[in-house]
Amino acid sequence: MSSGERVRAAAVKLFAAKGFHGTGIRDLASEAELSSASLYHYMGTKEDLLVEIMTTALRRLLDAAGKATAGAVDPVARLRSLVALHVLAHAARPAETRVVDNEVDALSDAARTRVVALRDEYESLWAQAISDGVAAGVFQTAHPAVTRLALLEMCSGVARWHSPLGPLPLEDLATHYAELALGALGHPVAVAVPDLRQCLEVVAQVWDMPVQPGF
Amino acid sequence: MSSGERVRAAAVKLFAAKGFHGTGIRDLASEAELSSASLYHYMGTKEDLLVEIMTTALRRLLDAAGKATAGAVDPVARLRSLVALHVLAHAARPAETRVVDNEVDALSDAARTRVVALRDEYESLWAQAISDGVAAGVFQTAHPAVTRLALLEMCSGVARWHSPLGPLPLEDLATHYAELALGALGHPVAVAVPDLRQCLEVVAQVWDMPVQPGF
Amino acid sequence: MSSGERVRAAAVKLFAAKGFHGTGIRDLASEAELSSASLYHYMGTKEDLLVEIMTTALRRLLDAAGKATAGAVDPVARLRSLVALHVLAHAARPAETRVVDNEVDALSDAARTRVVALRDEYESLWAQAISDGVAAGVFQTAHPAVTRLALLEMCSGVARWHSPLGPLPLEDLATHYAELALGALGHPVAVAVPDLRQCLEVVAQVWDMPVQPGF
Amino acid sequence: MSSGERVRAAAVKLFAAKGFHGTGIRDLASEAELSSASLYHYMGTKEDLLVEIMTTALRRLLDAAGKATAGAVDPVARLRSLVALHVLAHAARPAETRVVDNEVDALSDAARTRVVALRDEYESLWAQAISDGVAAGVFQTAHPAVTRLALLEMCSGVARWHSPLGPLPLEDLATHYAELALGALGHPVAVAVPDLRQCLEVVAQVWDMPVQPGF
DNA sequence: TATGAATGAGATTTCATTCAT
DNA sequence: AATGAATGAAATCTCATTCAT
Repeated sequence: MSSGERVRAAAVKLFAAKGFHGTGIRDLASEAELSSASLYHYMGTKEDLLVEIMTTALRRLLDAAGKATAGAVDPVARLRSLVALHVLAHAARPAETRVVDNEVDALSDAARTRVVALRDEYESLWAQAISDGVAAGVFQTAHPAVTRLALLEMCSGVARWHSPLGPLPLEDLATHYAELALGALGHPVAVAVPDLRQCLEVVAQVWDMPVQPGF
Repeated sequence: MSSGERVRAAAVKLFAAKGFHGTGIRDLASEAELSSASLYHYMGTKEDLLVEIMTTALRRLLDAAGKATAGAVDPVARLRSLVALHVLAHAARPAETRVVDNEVDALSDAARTRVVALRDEYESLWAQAISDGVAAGVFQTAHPAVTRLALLEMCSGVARWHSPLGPLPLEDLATHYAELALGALGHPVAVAVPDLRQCLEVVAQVWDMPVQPGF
Repeated sequence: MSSGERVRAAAVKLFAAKGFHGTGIRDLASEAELSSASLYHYMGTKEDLLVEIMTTALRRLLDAAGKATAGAVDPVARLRSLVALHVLAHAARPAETRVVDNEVDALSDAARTRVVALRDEYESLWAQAISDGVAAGVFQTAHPAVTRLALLEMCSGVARWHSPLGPLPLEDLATHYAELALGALGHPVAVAVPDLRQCLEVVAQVWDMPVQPGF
Repeated sequence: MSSGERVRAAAVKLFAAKGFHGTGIRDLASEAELSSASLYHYMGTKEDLLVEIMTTALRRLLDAAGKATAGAVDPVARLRSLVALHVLAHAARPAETRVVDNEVDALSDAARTRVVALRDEYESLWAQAISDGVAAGVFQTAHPAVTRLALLEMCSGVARWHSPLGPLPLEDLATHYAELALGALGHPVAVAVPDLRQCLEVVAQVWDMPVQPGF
């Protein structure tokens, strides 16, 4: 791993573990095994580093969601894919996703505007799937916008507690969350999740991870 | 509001908005309209303030949950109460609850141990309600522990997005979340939520808030 | 001398001796006999300190020039007063005036605009005296604007080399410069400088200095 | 222009514009369109660069003054040449001359000693011309040393305000300053400045500039 | 000739905290 | 109860410089 990569990896790890404001430049330097002056060969300001991490993660999420739902007409299938993707991403990349979810307040106004725009673009895919399902009569929910936020928070929460050492394989985790979400939407439990394999592949591809049994 | 109360209120507000590490002692002082030296008449260290806020909020949550579920045998009713209570608390007191949910990492080891113990005690009430419901055959879930975490994250998320200015009255919000949770647990939608009034009263009492129409 | 005054005095001394960029915050602190953190009780940023020093000095110069020339009709008398005042100020307060003359480039754009406006206001008094003298036929100069700049630079230069330990009393210095200036303007040497005493008093008053024999 | 020349030119420009301490090695590098490491192929330390610039400029001034006054007996002619030369050099090479005039304080003790010695040698030519003129009765001045410093500051000031875009041709500027100086020295205005052409040529030769109409 | 990588020292400024009044 | 004064430690970031390539 090059020095530049080590800097970025250190930032992802530490911002996730201790927060942006809780992570000092010296923490980053020692984690990256560099002097603090040397960090600045590979980054702009500390905030630039944060912005880069957040926008990259959000773009990947968007990219993955686009790939997984492209061409799908069935709202149930789309929502199931979105949930599975989101859960897989948060379980497989908890650090990046925690940074995205927790550090928006640490951004300057200008950067926050850009990041929130990306996040809104991503969430609109969820909103569309839900409203399509409601329109098609396959989802029952009195307050679709509230439900969307509730499901997103539920799925994002995975990054806060999931451990790769836990007993549950990622496939089962994703399947379980898809069932929880469909249950919350008043939809009879899906008997099959035929697109889960595809979701795994999309996540692996977008995040540069090897596709391995059990991930 | 006394100076001491202003200090505490400032801390709750700013820790929620900018995080513990993102909030300086001078920020607290100006928000409390006091000099930074004067703060120290009303607090110990900055961390003491955080610990006090977190333990108070968790004790209130525990207290409320105890009151609302005391004597209830039906696991469905208990879970519904827990969800309603949790959502009401997070919607009505977003600042305190965000601090509890976000700032655990900022605690020293000793303090974190105590706070996490409280949180675990609270979560065990959820675990018990779910496992009782599964045992009683009224809940269907393949992974009760995962489901518990998923529902908790879903409900806690309310504090991250809910605005008191939004169109949805708190009663409806709580009801909606109870339905989402029961749906996720595979339970037919409850036709009545007869204990919601009680939940509102418990929350209002525990958090010293007036019970008013629409809260 | 209070701490705040010591900070300002340290800045004047060091900015004059080593330049703004050549003076570190630690230099200021040790000169003011304070820790570098304590400096910040008495100042904003280092640049704020510079701006305050420059604007104060320029306002005093303007104030003094206004007082010394108020009501004077004769352009020769006015110019003589301006020269004497300028020279006295630069000889008696070399540090402040050197900062004004040398550190304009160190200012940010916003601050420079304000400072230059003050300087221009001051210089316009010189321009007026010269053009009035030319119009009245008592001054001969082919390029009044160039002459003004030449005389100003000549007089400001005093702060760069004059030592209070030198043999020449300030009165004589001022008189000599007035003669140089009038000579350069093609005016027969003035036999009397009846307003010099007044100039001394104005300078002493505006700069809070005791009026003493030989200054 | 070779890289080495670009480095030197960058230093002259930036030291003049922002001061030695206000100019960073990175500023030099980007102005010279080189990496900061590459600078060190063409220079020693940053201070070496400053010393080289200052001594070169002073030697050129000395050289030019020597050439222009060599063999001249008339003190009036000598002083007129010195003034013209000085003004021409400061107007035509404002950057180099500003560095010489402003950055003496930035030098280390050893280097300052050498530079000041050169400056003193140069100024002694002025001192000699003035004292010769006083002895010959063609100059009237009560304090020759003060007058010398006053005239030098007046003439050096040109580099601080003169713009090549201004309306006044360099010849006229130099002539005007010569008249100012002679006026200040109590000498009747010279009707002719027959050596101005020679001064221009000397300056052009010493500073490697094309002699062009209007310079 | 040219530079990317690297750094110890130092820049300015803020940190949480104490204490005499 | 309240604060101005004060500070050691630490914050983020830049400095001039070196060196292997």
